[in-house]
Amino acid sequence: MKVKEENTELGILNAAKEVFQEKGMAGSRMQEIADKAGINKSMLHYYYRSKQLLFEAVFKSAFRLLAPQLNRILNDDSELFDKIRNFTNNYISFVIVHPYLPNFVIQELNKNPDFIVGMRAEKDFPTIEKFKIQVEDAITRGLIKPIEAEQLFINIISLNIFPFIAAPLLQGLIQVEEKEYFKLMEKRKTEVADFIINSISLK
Amino acid sequence: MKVKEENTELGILNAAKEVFQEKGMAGSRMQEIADKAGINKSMLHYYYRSKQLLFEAVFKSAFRLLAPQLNRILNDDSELFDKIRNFTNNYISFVIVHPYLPNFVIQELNKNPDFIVGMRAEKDFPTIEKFKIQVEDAITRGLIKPIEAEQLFINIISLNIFPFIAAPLLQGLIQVEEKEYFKLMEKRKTEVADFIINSISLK
DNA sequence: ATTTTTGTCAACCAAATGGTTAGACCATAT
DNA sequence: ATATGGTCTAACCATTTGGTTGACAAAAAT
Repeated sequence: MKVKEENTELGILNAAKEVFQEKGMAGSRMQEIADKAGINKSMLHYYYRSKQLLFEAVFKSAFRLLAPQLNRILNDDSELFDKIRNFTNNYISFVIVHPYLPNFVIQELNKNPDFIVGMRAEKDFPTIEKFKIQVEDAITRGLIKPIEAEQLFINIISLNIFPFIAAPLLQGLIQVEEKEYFKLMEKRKTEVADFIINSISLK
Repeated sequence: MKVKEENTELGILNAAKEVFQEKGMAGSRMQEIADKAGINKSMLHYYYRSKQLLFEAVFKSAFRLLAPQLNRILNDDSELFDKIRNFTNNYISFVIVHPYLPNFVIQELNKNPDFIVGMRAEKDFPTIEKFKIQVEDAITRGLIKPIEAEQLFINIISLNIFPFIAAPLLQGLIQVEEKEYFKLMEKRKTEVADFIINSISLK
């Protein structure tokens, strides 16, 4: 249970974010969201009609937060290597502030793949075109080895996002405590970029 | 709804696997599992007492299937580069047979990190020790650049597992249909290994 | 042959859950 | 003052859901 915010509608959305992102659509209870927002359960329906609509509001809001992160690689103007270093270095800060967000988006997209169709209409929806040109250009200029932009993108994203999504599994396998694992993640800020650049660099 | 198997207990477990792995603990219904197993709902409780216990049986069974995959990198005797190529090449076949399994294990471990403690007791639980020695040895022998075994392991796992877990998101971002995405995954069978080896190889 | 055990089901139950309703409160406009 | 419209709550409702019970038949044990 939390304190009521002055703006009820926003208070509900924030409470719903917390609950939905941590427990997913199926695992979340309207009552818990109401408690966390410090209001009566009826208010949820008053402002958002149904659990489904409240959930969609949270999902969209989450995706709008994640999209700029993806655009750092896909649509930033900086040079390829800088971009990789920059993204890798900054993504961890983002995850610390929103620990459940990337996983939330991925999970709910798995349970409802059509959501992405609705998202495509949004402005600033990340697309790969610009990145593709940049990669092809870097190959032509003899900067990097030939590689499909799609594969490079998947690699960058995988190396950055997965260690946070699978943290409990990886902690178990590597046999380190949370604190120690966090140190590994800190090191990755630079190591992952080096790993990628080492792999594709031609020099 | 499905046909009843001759062994009821196993039939229930198989039905439960399908439902739990696709919808998670919170999203699954006992009735749906019973229907899929072609039996009365009471049978679920007769054989497994409660939803929680049935779920744990499914989880353990899933983990026991995933563990040998992880041991392919961590505890196989082959040479490092072969091992990376081999794992990367074979993991996709595993995912095709068990599409929901890796994500299921990771998700439920996120919701209940203590599960991994219970798993550690199992024999053949994958640990990193042997792999660590192998990596350190390869570094000493001047085969690969210095890298922490933990980081290399995380990288290998990330590059292989994440593209399947985040398939709907990545399909949306890359703007390809399922079929085309599957082709990308096919190519990764060799490309990911090359990507990794390129990065760490000293020659 | 008869008792006991095991497997199975239809019917049932209590709690949880998403959603609704009727009315109270309160500020602002008339 | 009084009406109006937005905000909010307590109580309620119907359905879903995990779990239980009692009867009953097939199979094993005696």
